[in-house]
Amino acid sequence: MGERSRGVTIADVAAHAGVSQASVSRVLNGKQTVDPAIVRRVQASIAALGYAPSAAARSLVHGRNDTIAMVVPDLGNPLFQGILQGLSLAAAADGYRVLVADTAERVDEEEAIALEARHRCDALVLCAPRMPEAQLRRVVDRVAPVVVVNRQLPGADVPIVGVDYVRGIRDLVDHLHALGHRRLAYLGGPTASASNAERVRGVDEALAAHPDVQIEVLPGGSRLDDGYEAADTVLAARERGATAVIAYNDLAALGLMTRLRELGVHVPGDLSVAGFDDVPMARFALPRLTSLSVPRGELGAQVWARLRTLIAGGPIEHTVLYRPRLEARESTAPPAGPVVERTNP
Amino acid sequence: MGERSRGVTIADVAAHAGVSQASVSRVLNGKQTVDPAIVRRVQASIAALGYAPSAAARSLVHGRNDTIAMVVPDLGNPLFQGILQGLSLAAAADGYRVLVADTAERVDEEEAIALEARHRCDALVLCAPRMPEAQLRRVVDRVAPVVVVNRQLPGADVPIVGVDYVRGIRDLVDHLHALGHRRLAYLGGPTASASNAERVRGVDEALAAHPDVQIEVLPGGSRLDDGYEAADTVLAARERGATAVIAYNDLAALGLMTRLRELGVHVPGDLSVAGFDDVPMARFALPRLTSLSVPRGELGAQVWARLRTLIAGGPIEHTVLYRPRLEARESTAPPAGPVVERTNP
DNA sequence: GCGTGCTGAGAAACCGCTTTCTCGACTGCA
DNA sequence: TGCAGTCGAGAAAGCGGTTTCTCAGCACGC
Repeated sequence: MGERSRGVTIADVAAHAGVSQASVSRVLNGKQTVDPAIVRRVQASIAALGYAPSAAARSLVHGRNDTIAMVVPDLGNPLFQGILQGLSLAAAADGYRVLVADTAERVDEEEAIALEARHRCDALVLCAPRMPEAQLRRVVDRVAPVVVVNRQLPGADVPIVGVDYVRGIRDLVDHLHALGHRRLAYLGGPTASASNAERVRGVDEALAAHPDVQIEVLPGGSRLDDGYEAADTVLAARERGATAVIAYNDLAALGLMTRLRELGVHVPGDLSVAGFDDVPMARFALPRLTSLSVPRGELGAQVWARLRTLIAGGPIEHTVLYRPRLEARESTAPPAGPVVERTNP
Repeated sequence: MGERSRGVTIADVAAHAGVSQASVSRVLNGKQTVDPAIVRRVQASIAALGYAPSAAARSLVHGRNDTIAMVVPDLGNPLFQGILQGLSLAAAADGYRVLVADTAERVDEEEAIALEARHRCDALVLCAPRMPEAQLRRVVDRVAPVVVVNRQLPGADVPIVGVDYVRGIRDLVDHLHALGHRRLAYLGGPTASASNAERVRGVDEALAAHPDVQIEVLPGGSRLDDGYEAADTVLAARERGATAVIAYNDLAALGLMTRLRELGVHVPGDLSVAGFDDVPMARFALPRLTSLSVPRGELGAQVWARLRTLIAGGPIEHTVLYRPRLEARESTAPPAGPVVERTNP
């Protein structure tokens, strides 16, 4: 690996300074008292020789390499990008670096990639929204210490950090309900995705909480194009009475809004639209997109906090779910036409 | 580090199989002929014991760890995200993993971070748009093998992969000129950024190529907010006669367009706007944003190709600059008012 | 029948560092 | 002055593999 002056070893330094390797090591790690004169000589030799200790040798003897791996299905996803950034910054503060392992959505290789990545690192962060639960449980057992992102694994011995999608959707439905909407559409994400399933659960719970509300679930997707192309589907739902749409995420919502505008459908006049994630662009869309804000960087930092505890031999900390914060903006408004209810008639 | 069954070593396998460590190693690496019976016994023992060789020990003896590091100023930047993804996928195909080191724009720590990252890995990818050239040259010397992204270092012994910003800007100016624009504004990016400097050079060259064109350089930025907040500045330039704006990147352009629409300034009717990078959102903005497409993933793959050659002891390959592809969309159109020139009157 | 040349497996050295072990020297107290 | 107790530095034993070196065993040839 990487010493710029490959070949300069601790033995060279020891020889140059006229002391033993052990003393050089002691000076380097400063965990034992060493004669100040020796310290000076060693430091001088280190500087003179341009010595830098081998990370590999250190890893071997310590049994760790101060590196963790993050397994993601798609680095192009803003959520994972944000988590990675937060994780990377938080871990760096403790001297840890992050290795990325992009599985490129190949669910069948996810396990092997996770195992391999874990094998190079001290711990793992697993983002595997599509992996079957049974498999995930098995993998989690084998790669500990590990933190799982955005999955539910009741009873499993693993810390989980995630977003409370259920709650987010419920809050959003509450918001739309308060605005007067009674017929909604949920434009779903990838069907195999656990976080989409959570959102659907949110839809179900919202339905239970609002007997006067109907929510139609539509096939959608997670990218801009998916939203764009789902416009027809959405408009069909509108024909059936829907006055507001909740998209799987902001990307889909933004794509949808673009197409709607092209088609002359006014948002929120003709249809309210809301997203999820609160990507930076949401604030800059026209109309500004109502969304659920997710603290991506904070999520990453929280993942690191959990992992650090685990690495240090600490307990498996409790699952933490971030409740998305509703950012009500211009893309959602009371439905046009006769308002169903009014507090003060 | 990470064997799931920590403690199982090659010695255990050897003992279990009743052979020497050397034989186990041979079976593992398959680079020498071994008695088939021994091979079977060893493989059985490996399976039985759940043995996995220690990556650290391998690293120590081989002097490499099949990991490269990518140093970036800000993981939030779409360009670096794209490069990272492309790099990560390409490197993975050769069994290499990528470590990320986000310097969080702290230019003064960039060097130390690069050195430290290099020290853990076999090679480095350096994205340091703000680092002073002299320092960059020094760093590059010390961390080889390394590939530099988006910088010019004439005479330096280092492969460079980047975007031809000069050419991109020239092409864009050509496009605007052909549309009839004669007074333009360039809404700049971070002043210390090398890629901004390149764009400015593009502006200069374009001026030289089009004596009838004037381009005003405005202070801007690289994020959505920067563009949004620069609207007044841009409109002032418009008062002075500018009919088109080139933003540092798409984010700034999108932010600007949002604000312009709020202010009732029509794009491209009142003002043409163009960006750089062709982020996915560009196609979904209204109007669709004219931009210069940069193959981010391809850039990452190309970086890996260069690095792989270097790691294998190959030559320092030539600098490769990707010429951005002009994606002329709706946000740029002929200027309103009397057209200055016309081919056929 | 015995020397020569291979083949293949085990013994041991080595990668570069940390850490224990050992021992000499020095301090303090009787 | 002598002996137990400390302290600090060097020697050496790992950490877990790979690779060289060595040598036993065997086929072949004269």
